[in-house]
Amino acid sequence: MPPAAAEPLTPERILETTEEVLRRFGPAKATVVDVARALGVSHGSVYRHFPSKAALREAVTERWLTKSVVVLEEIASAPGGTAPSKLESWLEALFEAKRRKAGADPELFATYTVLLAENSGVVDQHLSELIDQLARIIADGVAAGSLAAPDVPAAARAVFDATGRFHDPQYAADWLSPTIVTEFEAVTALVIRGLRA
Amino acid sequence: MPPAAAEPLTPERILETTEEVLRRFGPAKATVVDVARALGVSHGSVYRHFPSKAALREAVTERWLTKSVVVLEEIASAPGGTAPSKLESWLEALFEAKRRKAGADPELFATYTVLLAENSGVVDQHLSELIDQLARIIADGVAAGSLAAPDVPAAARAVFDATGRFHDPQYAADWLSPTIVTEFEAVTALVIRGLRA
DNA sequence: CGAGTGACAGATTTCAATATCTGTCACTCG
DNA sequence: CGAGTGACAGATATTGAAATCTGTCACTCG
Repeated sequence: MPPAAAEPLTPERILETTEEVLRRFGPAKATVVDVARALGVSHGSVYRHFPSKAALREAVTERWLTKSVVVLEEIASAPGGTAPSKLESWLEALFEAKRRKAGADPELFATYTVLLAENSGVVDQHLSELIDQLARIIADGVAAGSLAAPDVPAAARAVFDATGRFHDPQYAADWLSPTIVTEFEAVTALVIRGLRA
Repeated sequence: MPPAAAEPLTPERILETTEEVLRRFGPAKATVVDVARALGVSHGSVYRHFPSKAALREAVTERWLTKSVVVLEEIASAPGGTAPSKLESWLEALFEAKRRKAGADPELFATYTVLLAENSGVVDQHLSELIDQLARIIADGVAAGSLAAPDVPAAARAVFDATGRFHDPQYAADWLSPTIVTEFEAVTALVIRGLRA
């Protein structure tokens, strides 16, 4: 830890340090006292900004998920391209982002997997956003006549569910398999074919 | 335990008793000593028939999985019906069987979930069998002209992967949701539509 | 003989004591 | 005032000694 003394104690700074502590000690051993120590303050001060350890961990989780939505949002809202190819790009971007994170730093990924499991509320909201992006792509396709879906939100949900093996962190271990990309492509192709007009 | 004394000690009897002990004590507390006690023999005798505790638990797992394949096998091999409707029945039978088991006795289901996790080899073989049944249904459909699939085994695998949320025990908690059946139908419809000629 | 035994060594689990952590609050001090 | 403190009670986690379990094997006995 560099200086870190003169700065004012903001929620933002606490969140950054909490991430750092989680990264270093893992989800089981990271304590509020550790965070306070890393910040050079007493743990009572941390409780001025966050009502509980659970709330602090939830905020870290939310922050992390928010970052990961941005890239996908860009694909979903991009102007050109047909709906089927957009769908494919979006699903591939989701899969590749997860796979890269899981492969690059498995321990950190495991840490976040634990955080996700203990904050299902935040996760549910995040999943809604993702499914919403899918729904927008599908709705565009229906409007342009390239896709057919009697119930767009249900179709979006179905696409998301059907590709779960390639984005649900519970399957992270499978993402190391050499055949996983082939399997991803097969499922994606099947699903997109099922949506075509 | 009724008499249980005069009978000869067979692998079959050991497996039955192991199931019983697992049901009563759960996967964490069930010991080989417990099994031997329930059988009225010394634990050394159990080791005459199974080389290790792991092998014993694996055999129980295999036995359980074998039972669950039979029903589906019947659907897959039934003579009449079109491939798409057979596919739908098969997927529904798989889902409903799992859902019923998970709902009827959650603790026992959790016990088997633990056993499955520690015997991935046996599970992989079981999954291959299931995917094989799917492949046979799809191959029939392709032959009859009702389905289209350039690579039948890959398609079978894709169907299985896409419906994971409705058969993978990791999702058992979701099966209690009131919307799960609707979601299952949406994914099934999407997948079958994707396979239609 | 050969199915079954039970004592044994080393590995694993349990349990209770001890230490650490969470969350609160009356307090300090700029 | 009001951001930050640190001592405190109750909850949770850690630790190490004792108990139990796994797997082996020389032995018994029908």
